[in-house]
Amino acid sequence: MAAVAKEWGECAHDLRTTAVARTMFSSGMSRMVLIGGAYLSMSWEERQRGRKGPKRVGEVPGSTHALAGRAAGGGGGAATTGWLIVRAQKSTNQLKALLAKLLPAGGAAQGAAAVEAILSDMSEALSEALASLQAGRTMGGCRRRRRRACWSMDEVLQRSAAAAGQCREGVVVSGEGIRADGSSRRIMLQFGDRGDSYTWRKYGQKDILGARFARNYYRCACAQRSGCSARKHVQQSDDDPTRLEITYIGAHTCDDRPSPPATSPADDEQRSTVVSHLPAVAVAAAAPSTVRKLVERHVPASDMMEACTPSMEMEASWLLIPSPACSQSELLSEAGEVPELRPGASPPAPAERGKAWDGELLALYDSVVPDLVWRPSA
DNA sequence: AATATTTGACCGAC
DNA sequence: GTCGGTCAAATATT
Repeated sequence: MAAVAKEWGECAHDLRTTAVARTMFSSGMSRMVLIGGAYLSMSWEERQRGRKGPKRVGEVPGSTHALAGRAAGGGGGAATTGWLIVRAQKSTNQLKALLAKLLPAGGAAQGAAAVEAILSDMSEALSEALASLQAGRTMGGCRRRRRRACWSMDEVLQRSAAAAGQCREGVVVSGEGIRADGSSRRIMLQFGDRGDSYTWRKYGQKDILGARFARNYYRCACAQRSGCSARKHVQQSDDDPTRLEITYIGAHTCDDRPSPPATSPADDEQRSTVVSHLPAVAVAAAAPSTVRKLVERHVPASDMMEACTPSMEMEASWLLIPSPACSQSELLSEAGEVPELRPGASPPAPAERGKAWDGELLALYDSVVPDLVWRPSA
């Protein structure tokens, strides 16, 4: 641990270095460490250019160690994939260094060269995989200066969920709506559609007992004007912060969007809960403006302004927006508004919904949404 | 200045 | 008394 700080020399610059120094991210050219409760990031390139200390890109709020948890194997989706790639890169480099020491310099030169070639290939492939993954996350950077210097990982995650409440561009969200009489209905929104074009306004936030993240409360923006009673609750999943649970309550009675038409008052108080988990690359394609706004809002722009190299830009996006799950969906109450996944097919039995439903989606949207889970409302 | 968000207070259900 | 949901004043953002 201390070696990490030592290796980086100036990493302790301007910070109270403690025994707690943990490598959070390392990709050859750049590295992130956790020292004294602060997430520090710096690239070799920057160091070459004479930068003295690392950039402080986040901090640990109180006892929260969100990223540490993720690094230890928690989390899921694209963020975890990225971390696993980084880990594999690191292991490859370590193996490389180890073999360089173990293999005799002269005698087995040919074998050493072969091993070296294989390892280099592995390393290169991992770098490309990571770059490809990160490219989908690079949605902003180099933006104007922000007022706040640091955001904790939990804050970023929480605000991602909050921002999702306002996300308008469509993504694939699917599930089954639950009617007041207990019957259910399958709903689906297409990736690339505009989803619901309603505008939502946040009216509250509440810490929920036993939940790591607060629940955000939204109502239709035209509620005051038209009396529309539609609401939705957005909450990040404890198990996977990149996953959002969105509960829709009531139906729109406003005509703020052209279609589908407003539902009947009898549909009020319907509830449906969908759980979405979207890879950053899909979200980037689906909601570039929203995500960019999110990045602008949360990435410490003082850092972004002074470190605009591609590597740092990607790293900042990667580190601060682990997977900006951003989704929008609604319970559509009119039959025929959306196509059935399989016309005529009956919905899976409750016990089978989890597996069967996922399978269906994966079959249809494998290249777009790798993970989508339905969960009935409480 | 207008609009949106935040957050402590309040309320009803349990 | 506790908890989730909502209100509304304060604050932040555009």
